Amino acid sequence: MEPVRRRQLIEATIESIHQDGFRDATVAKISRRAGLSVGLVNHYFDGKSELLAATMQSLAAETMAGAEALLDDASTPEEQLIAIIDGNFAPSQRSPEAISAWLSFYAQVPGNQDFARIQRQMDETLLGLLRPRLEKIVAADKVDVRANAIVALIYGMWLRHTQDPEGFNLDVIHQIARDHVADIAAAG
Amino acid sequence: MEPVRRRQLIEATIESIHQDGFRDATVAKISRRAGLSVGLVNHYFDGKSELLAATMQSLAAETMAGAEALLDDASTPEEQLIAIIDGNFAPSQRSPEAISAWLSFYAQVPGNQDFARIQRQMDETLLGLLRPRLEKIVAADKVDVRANAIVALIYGMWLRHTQDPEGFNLDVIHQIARDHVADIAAAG
Amino acid sequence: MEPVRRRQLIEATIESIHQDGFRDATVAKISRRAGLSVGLVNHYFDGKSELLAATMQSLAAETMAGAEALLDDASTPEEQLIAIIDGNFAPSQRSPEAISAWLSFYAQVPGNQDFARIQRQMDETLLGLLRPRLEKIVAADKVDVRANAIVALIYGMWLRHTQDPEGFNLDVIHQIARDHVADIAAAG
Amino acid sequence: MEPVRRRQLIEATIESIHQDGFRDATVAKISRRAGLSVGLVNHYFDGKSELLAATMQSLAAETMAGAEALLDDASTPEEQLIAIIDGNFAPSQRSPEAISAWLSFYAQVPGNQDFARIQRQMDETLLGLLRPRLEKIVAADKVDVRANAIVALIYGMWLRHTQDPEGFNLDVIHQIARDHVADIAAAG
DNA sequence: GATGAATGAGGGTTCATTCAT
DNA sequence: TATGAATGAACCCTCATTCAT
Repeated sequence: MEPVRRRQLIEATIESIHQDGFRDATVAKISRRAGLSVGLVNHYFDGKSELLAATMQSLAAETMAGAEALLDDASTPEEQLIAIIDGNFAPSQRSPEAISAWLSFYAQVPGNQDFARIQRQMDETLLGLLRPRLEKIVAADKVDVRANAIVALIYGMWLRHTQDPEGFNLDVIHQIARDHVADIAAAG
Repeated sequence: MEPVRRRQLIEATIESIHQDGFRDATVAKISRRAGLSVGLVNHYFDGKSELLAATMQSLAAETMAGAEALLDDASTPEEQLIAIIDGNFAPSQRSPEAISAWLSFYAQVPGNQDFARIQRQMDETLLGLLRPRLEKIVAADKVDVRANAIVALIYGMWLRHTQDPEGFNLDVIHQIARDHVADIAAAG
Repeated sequence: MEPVRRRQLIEATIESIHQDGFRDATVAKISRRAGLSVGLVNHYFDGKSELLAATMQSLAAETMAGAEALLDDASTPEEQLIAIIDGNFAPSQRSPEAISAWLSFYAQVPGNQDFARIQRQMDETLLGLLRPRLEKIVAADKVDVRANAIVALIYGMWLRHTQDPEGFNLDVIHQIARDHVADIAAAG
Repeated sequence: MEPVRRRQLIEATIESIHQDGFRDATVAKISRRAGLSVGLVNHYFDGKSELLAATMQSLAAETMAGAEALLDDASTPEEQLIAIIDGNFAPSQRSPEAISAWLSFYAQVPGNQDFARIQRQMDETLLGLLRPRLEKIVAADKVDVRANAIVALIYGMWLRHTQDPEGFNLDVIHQIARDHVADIAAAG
């Protein structure tokens, strides 16, 4: 029962944060949305804090899954880099709700050790995916700064996509990704 | 008296958000930090919400001032673009507190009309600064997507800079900005 | 099965009150300590209140057993009175846990009819043990007040013993008991 | 304003504990009884725990005041000892509510450092009042045990008085006190 | 203009109790 | 007989807001 309930509550948390904002995502709203009672939250998650941390962890895992999912179809380093970027926005893996919730967590990072740790993990995982591909198309001493730039670009596109999902849509994102990778490859 | 008090409270709000986080920036803490009584907040700002909106507005204005400030010393379009990016992180205009606070506001955007409006204004202003310079170095049909990419890159670097001010410092930011602009110019 | 389960739960309740205090002796903790499920508490004891009442009743019975246990070895009225007092603290009958738990119940007496009734029973039983022996060594019109004084002394020593088991130990208690009985006998 | 409010809330706490018991003396009930809002409790007392500690402290101070109050009219050591005992029950100083509340605190002592400290203070103060008088009427090596016995007797009479204010009334208490002191003096 | 004492709705959390299994 | 997942009322506490001074 436990895995099911935990998943239910995490899903409800993501939706609630997207809908009401981080501040107004109360335990009562989350549990009601999950169709469960408030008591269950503390039964399965040792408090709201742990539920939030578990939710962020889950989002991180999903993001990484999304980033890796498109790698199989890509053969050249350039295509792989584009796939990693696109994967961060793949609808199958990353719903707009998820991205929106993620940003809320990001804003709490400075004052929350748990969130900061999870975020660092995700940064590292993403950098770890990017570096091997960059090594094949840019100079060795450029790999790090290029990787960091791509991570920043991804995060920035999350922000823009969250705020304006229509205007800053997946097409725009894909085009920016393609251009950016092409530029990098050209510069070497 | 009014402009002075409003400024005092806005400054205190920025510091408080940076120090305690958005959630824990209470009216009591903010007014104490400003050296004023809690009653004053509601006297000069129709409630906490308006104080927060005014604070975000102020941050937006400062950011734009920072982005424009370095333009004077730059002559070529490339240098101007780099200056605009760097300006978003210029310590004289954008304190770490300000960037940190800004992010907190950004996280509230999806569920807050006031914040969303201010954010859109800032996006437009930033795009308005970038487009004229891009028109001189890239193809006409590429201007928009390039501008949007730069905005995303700036926001993403805010995120990274907030989370890791030491590792992702102003030097890294400047290098990424230079590389990115050089790439764009080369691609045309 | 019933008597076994009830005894298990009563023992666990006493230990839990001693360990965690009356307030924090929750049904969950008690049942876990007893190695049983929470549902059993309500199965065998119509709710927590009844479990507590049964526990207090059990403590009262044990105390009386302790007070009587030492009577066999005592021959003179004085020795018997001392034995009754000592019996209230005899480790074999009255564990420190039991005394500690008893006090917690006593504190609830003013607002709890069930507890008050059990307490009155114990007072009467104790007085009933003391009076026959006092009749042999003090004037008839003094028996009652002397008996009440001894009961008060016993209860007071419980308090002191609970708070400071090291300093106010069984030796001190025995000495006070001996002196007190000797005084009474001397006064006549 | 602060001293007034604190006193109001302490009085209401004593009444509430007497009326509803320690467990059911909620912040809501206490503040309602005091004619104040719940927020005020946390404004003036940094939480319920501190309110309870302050209440116990207040009760301790009153008890000591009561014990000393009757000393002025007593001249001989015997009379002074009786006055000290009686003072613990003087209606002007120690209401039945106060004694009842005190017992509730006593029951919490084993699991509460703050309460334990206050209780130890009171024990010491009481012993400090008793010893000088006992030194004049009993052998030097008997002073300590006699003092401890009287303290236990007082506490025990509190218990009995709380449970049965009618039967175990001030007259009975006074008679027990007189007898006990007379016995001690006679034994020397 | 300025204060801060006072309010009370709403937050997270605990826990006795129920009930389907 | 026995379980423990599930419930929700009630707890303590926080904090934006009001208002008499």
